[in-house]
Amino acid sequence: MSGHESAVARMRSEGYRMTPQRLSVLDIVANRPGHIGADEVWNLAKEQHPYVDLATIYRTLQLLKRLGVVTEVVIGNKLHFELADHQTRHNHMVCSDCYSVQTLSPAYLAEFSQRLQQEFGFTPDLDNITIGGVCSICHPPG
Amino acid sequence: MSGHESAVARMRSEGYRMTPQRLSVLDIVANRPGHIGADEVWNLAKEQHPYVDLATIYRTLQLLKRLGVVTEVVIGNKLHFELADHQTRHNHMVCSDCYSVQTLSPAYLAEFSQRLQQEFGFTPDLDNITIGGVCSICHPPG
DNA sequence: TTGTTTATCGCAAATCCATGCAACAACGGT
DNA sequence: ACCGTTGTTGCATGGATTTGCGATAAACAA
Repeated sequence: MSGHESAVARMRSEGYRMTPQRLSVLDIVANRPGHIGADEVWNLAKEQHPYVDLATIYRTLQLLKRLGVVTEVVIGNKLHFELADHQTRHNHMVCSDCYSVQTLSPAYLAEFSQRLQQEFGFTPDLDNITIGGVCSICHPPG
Repeated sequence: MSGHESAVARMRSEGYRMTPQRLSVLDIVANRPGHIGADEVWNLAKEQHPYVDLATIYRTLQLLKRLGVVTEVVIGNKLHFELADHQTRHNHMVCSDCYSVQTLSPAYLAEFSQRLQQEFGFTPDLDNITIGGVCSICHPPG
């Protein structure tokens, strides 16, 4: 239902142990429409497992990121995460003034990514790239 | 000599006070061939001004970054800085496995940047973008 | 079900960076 | 050279994230 059963199966088959803490974090991120901060994940996780530690939340989120299950969005000085759904894959543009977030089709980065791969053998981590800058409201053309 | 006199003059004319601490940080970054970490800047700055605080180093580096005098490079979980020389402007590709750093001509990002500006009115901070990913050695094509 | 292995957890401490505030000092005016 | 304004600093503290380590509990075989 939540669309992350395959991720669980894959993790299990790769030798990772599916602990209640990990399942909880995955559920929380998967059921959140947009992105969610680590602290917020922690607060929600504690409702199910009162003793989970913040370090576990961070470690789990980093693991899920490495596995491509979630993507990371850098907002100000904090990290947010969201389910990496191939159907709705997108990047983020974050304004350094007002911290507003706009989504961006990965098509905009596709060619760039291919050139790095072909010319340098460098495989950029497209999914987790956050584009910083100034939005149109904070930086009018005038 | 060090190629940053114009930055000092500009900062002064914009109302910023050129304190010995700021001049020291600027000198250190300007005289370092590559990029340098904040802690390393601190150690070198203390040789000239034993009482400088790390917070001052961080604040100064952020100021210089905002002014476009230095650019930021994200290496692992640490920030590095280098003089923003228009002649040798470049971006960085950092391997998340071995933390090696390759430089990249900004030409690779120019078109991408223009599209974000034109289609979304979003002005990306090109200069300070670090491209994360896996280098050719850590991720062979085979 | 029980035991064994070892990945993972909780806890504490550490790291890196940011921020609030009173004392201080750079810079322009006199 | 002195003064006053106000941007900056040092210090202490706080926030976000990471890491070391002994205890715990998934996973799997018997």
